[in-house]
Amino acid sequence: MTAESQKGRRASKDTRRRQLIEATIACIAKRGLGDTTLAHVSKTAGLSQGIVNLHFTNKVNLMNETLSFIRDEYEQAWKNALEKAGDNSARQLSALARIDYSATVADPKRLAVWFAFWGEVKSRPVYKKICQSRVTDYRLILVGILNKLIDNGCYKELQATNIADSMMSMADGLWLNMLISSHVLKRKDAEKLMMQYLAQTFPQHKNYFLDSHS
Amino acid sequence: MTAESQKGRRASKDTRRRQLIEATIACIAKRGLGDTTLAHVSKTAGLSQGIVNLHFTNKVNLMNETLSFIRDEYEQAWKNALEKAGDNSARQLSALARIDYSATVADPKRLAVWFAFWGEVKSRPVYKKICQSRVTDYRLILVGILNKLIDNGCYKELQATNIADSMMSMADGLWLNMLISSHVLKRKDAEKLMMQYLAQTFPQHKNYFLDSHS
Amino acid sequence: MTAESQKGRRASKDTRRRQLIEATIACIAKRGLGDTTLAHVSKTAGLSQGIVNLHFTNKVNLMNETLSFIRDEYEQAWKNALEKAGDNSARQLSALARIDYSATVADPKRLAVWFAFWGEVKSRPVYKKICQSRVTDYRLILVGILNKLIDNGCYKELQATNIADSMMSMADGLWLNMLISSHVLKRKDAEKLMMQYLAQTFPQHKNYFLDSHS
Amino acid sequence: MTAESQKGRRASKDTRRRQLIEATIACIAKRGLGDTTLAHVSKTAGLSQGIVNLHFTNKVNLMNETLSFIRDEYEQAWKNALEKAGDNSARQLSALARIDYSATVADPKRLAVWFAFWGEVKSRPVYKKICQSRVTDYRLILVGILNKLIDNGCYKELQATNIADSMMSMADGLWLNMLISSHVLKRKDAEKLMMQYLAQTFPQHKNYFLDSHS
DNA sequence: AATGAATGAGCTTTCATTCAT
DNA sequence: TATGAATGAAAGCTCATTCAT
Repeated sequence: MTAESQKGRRASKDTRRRQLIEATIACIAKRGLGDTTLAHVSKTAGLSQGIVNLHFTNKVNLMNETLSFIRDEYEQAWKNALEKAGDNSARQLSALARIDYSATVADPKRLAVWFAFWGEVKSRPVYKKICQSRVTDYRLILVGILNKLIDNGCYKELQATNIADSMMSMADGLWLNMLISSHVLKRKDAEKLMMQYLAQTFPQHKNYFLDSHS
Repeated sequence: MTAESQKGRRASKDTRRRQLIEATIACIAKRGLGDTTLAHVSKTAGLSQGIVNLHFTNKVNLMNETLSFIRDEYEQAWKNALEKAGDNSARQLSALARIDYSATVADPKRLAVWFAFWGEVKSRPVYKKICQSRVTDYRLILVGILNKLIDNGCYKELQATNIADSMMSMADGLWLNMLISSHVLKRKDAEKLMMQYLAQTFPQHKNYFLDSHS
Repeated sequence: MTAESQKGRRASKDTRRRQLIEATIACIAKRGLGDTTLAHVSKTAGLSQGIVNLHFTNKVNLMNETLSFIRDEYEQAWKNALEKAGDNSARQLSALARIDYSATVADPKRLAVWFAFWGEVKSRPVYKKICQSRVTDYRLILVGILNKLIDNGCYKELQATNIADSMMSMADGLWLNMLISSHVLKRKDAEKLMMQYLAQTFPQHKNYFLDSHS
Repeated sequence: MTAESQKGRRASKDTRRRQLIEATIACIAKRGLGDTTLAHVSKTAGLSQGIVNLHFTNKVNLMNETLSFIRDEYEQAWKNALEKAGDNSARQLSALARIDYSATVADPKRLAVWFAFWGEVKSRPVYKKICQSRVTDYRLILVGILNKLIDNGCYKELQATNIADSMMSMADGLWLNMLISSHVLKRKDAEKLMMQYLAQTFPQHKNYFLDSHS
């Protein structure tokens, strides 16, 4: 048995896990965390009853892995966006902020899943940890960019960490509004509000935020 | 033992309902929506198994009523705060914004309950409706205050509805941060960030937001 | 306190019991034995929750008393009918047979109750006993009448007990048909079938059974 | 252990359903409809708690299927008996009538189950329908046979439908007597009474009913 | 690796019964 | 005598998990 075939097998195993996690996301979005059963998940995945226990041992584990999965997905998204933004700090800030309202990140299903898990954070230390880990790297990078921007421009009175926390809070709150009032606040509206905040905070770089840099 | 005794075989219907709702809030905060059973609720209330069905018919109804209860509580809080603020728009804005970080409103248990229900909003139309109803009145009043402030001051370029949405989003996001990173972001910190946003948005009224008007 | 007032009190107590038994009959007819709860009974009687336990100690007792009540009612009915029939055996037989299809005895609610209890006879010795007691006297009297008729007429080959059992069986079966196919087999139809059986069995007394002696 | 093993983790769906229905019949006969719980049924079947819900979805469905099962069983029985009877109408009538007192049809458990369901007919439309369906075919066939017999013999004055209804009523009533007074009226006694009725109704074919054609 | 019948603990709900008023 | 809030045992049902195939 060659290394190749081994890899093929392992790949197929990963495919199953991925397939089940996607099914889990779909179920949570459709019926909420509390009403998502393993029967629903396996049926959605088009597989058999016991399949989740086979690949994830138990339900708790499946849920943890699902949360980790969307956290990783999110991280991938903003890191990609950042890479494409080049070296300019204002451009980086814009890219980082905008990614939260892109079709893939602000996908209704994803939002529903984030809030489903946030709803249990208080009572589930594991969820709390994973949710915290979502923002640690992000916040570090964001503060770094903000500091550069503050230094380059003449925003001596601003505090990078404060702005970072305000931005991140506003971003999460906009997601909540998109979830609860999806018919009123759409992705583009939310993005505009965020960009207005940045434009107001960094008036010298206004044009980076107000022009349509999709 | 008072006439409004919390225990024993006799109590007014409202007392019992209130008592059970408080127990429900405590349970949701402690173990999450999904792991809150009627046995937990009745035990927490110091009453018997069947008591919830007696007073709320079924679990679904208990949950709806619990959510409605904290929404009413929230409404009461900001309306009270507004009344005390007098006629000055900036003072009103400050009061309205600050109430979200008061000990009673930003009570950890209450926050946990809000997020627990928000987590199910996508899959439960009733929760969605109640959560939406929480902000309709609030937003109307807030926009009114903002418009007055914009007219009085020289903030011609500002749009009241945009600021209202940004404020409300930031507020919710700060709540999430207080929930997830309670050890880092405390009530006072969150309030400070919100006040900074207001000070930055309405620089002429800066002093209304930055001085400590607890 | 006079004997009179004592009697008044006792009478009122009996009224309550009667009222509750009637409510029980109505409930059993409406929802069956299995779905009849004490809450239904007391509500139907327009009284409070605990009233049945007050007057009948417990549910089992209420049911036994209800069954005994309709048995007594039935006994009263055929004894009255017999008394009115006079001394003629054929006339007595006719009266006895016809009473089963009178409006009061073959009342749909009563039929439903009889079958409800018969349905539990196998597993409830008390019901069995009461149901048996319904027919012991009846059968004795019936056999007596039949013997007289056999002696008077020239029915030497007939066996009174056999005819009694056949008659009683047919009567119960007609009740079942009236219960199950109430739209097809009405009281008068059932009565006609029974009378035909008697006319055929006692051809010399045909006219006692076929004329309309309502 | 055969392929159609009654126990163990694997058995065909039909085997399990049949096994559970038999257990249900046994429970109803033993404790009545009202006191038959799913725990009793599954325990009687030697299986686990949730097994009924797995195979019948819910209790109501199990009961409906159980009733349908004994109705089918009954139909099978009289159709078989009829087939064996050959072409002679009197012989057919005798066979059809006698089957009600055969060991398999007039099995005490079966009788108890019939009466248990009849007891709920008034309040359960589904039971009513199934119970009605038990006799529709039967009555048609019976009337057909009676008509032939009436034509062949000289029973011009008889009405086939009347006789059919009388026969069927008497049969059901005899079942009730066997249920309530099992120690007095045995299967053979009941059969004799029914045969006497037929002999009396069709005197020219007397010998078909009175001789012992088991 | 995958299936799905079977399990059984635990949930919501019902309801006969109790008891303070 | 009568009420009805409260109780708690027991019911039906769900569902994560197991395991023979």
